[in-house]
Amino acid sequence: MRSYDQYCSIARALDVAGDRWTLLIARELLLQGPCRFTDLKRGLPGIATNLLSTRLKELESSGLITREDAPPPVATALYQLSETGLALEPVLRALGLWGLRFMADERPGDAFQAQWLAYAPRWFTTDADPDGPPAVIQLVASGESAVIELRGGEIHTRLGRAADPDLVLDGPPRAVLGLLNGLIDLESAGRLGLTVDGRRDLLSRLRPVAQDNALGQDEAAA
Amino acid sequence: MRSYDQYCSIARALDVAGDRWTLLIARELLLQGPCRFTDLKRGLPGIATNLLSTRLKELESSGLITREDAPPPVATALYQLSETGLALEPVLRALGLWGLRFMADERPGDAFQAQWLAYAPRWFTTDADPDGPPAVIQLVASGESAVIELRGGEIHTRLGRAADPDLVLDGPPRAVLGLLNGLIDLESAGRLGLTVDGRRDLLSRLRPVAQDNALGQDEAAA
DNA sequence: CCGGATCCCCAGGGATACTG
DNA sequence: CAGTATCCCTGGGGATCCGG
Repeated sequence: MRSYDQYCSIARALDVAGDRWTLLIARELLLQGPCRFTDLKRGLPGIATNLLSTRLKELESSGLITREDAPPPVATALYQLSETGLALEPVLRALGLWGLRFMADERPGDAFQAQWLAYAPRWFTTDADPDGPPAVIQLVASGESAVIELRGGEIHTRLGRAADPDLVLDGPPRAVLGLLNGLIDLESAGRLGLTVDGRRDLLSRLRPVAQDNALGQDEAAA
Repeated sequence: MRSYDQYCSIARALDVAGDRWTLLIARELLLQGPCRFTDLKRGLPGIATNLLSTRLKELESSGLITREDAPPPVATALYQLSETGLALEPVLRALGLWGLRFMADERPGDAFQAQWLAYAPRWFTTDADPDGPPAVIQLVASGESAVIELRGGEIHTRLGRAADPDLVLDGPPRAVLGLLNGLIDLESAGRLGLTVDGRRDLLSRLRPVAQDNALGQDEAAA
């Protein structure tokens, strides 16, 4: 990306990470850990291979990722975030929190993946009853599945299926994530095709983080 | 910007705000408040007028800013952030914090403005002695000046000059901001041309916020 | 099949001139 | 002052091709 040529840390951040696809590559590496080229390609539906290749080189040369040749059994290059790249997590979280407000509109063609199902509750909800008993919630959306584990006041998520979940939410992504993120209520989610199976009371434990000014304490003085 | 077509809040955020210049327009409106076209142009050195015009229309139509015809005395349109636009503040803060690490390299051609001098200490430093007496620090860099006011554990900044500052920092932007942000120490800042006048002890009250990941070693690879 | 490289085409961005 | 209009060029999208 052409530099903005401004001595401002926001502008310099965008000089490095403002290119198209760059932050999404960081998202995938952050959510998935070290990835092969093909893993990244799969996690970034719509990216052209040449562009992914270009970006990876740029990211490596600007120090956000490292490329290493994996040990013999794999025999393929692995890309992973450097310290600098990992430090983008707060940026991705802030961006993702802000972007929640746009998750309500339907866009039929959108791709969807399990890791995007998993990060949302981990980053954008808290356990309203941190001293409550451990619980397991199974999420299923568009064939992708993830598991939320409530334990010790912390929210963990992982991909895949749980053996014996306390609660199962199944439906289109908009219904599942819309409900979890507080964009829609249970009734609306039902109308969008959500099925809820098990201990519904657990839903009240997942509290969406305040969206107004979750990170910033702005006076709203304007 | 062409949509990423991914049902992920980060991708949707970038669909709306990921275009070139968009976040910098938000930065200016956030730092300066309501702006006329020319104010924005001045705050965004390097932007082409057609592009600014295009972006403003896009931002208005996506609900991030509002355009209103100012009252008679001014007789010109004012652009300002909507609630949605204001909510970008945490994103800009996170981005700016991350971008600090790139402020050390010199780039002689970079533009510089007073409002970028002001936001850095406000966002990225804390008062290490919150119960200490009020103090006023004058910053001057590249002809741009801003004032830091320490009071009640809070850090306020404003543009311009203070009548009787307790401390004056003057030098190239890289020296002033590098010192404040903890990128360089006082001695290095002096070598870069910083002059310090007044109560140097106040410097220890300005504590750069923790850069959670990787403030440590620059790889210095480049 | 994986990990890209090459090619072509078009949309988006940059610079500047011009107008209400 | 507040934009439009124009021209040019780069960068991104899409498909295909190639070496391992």
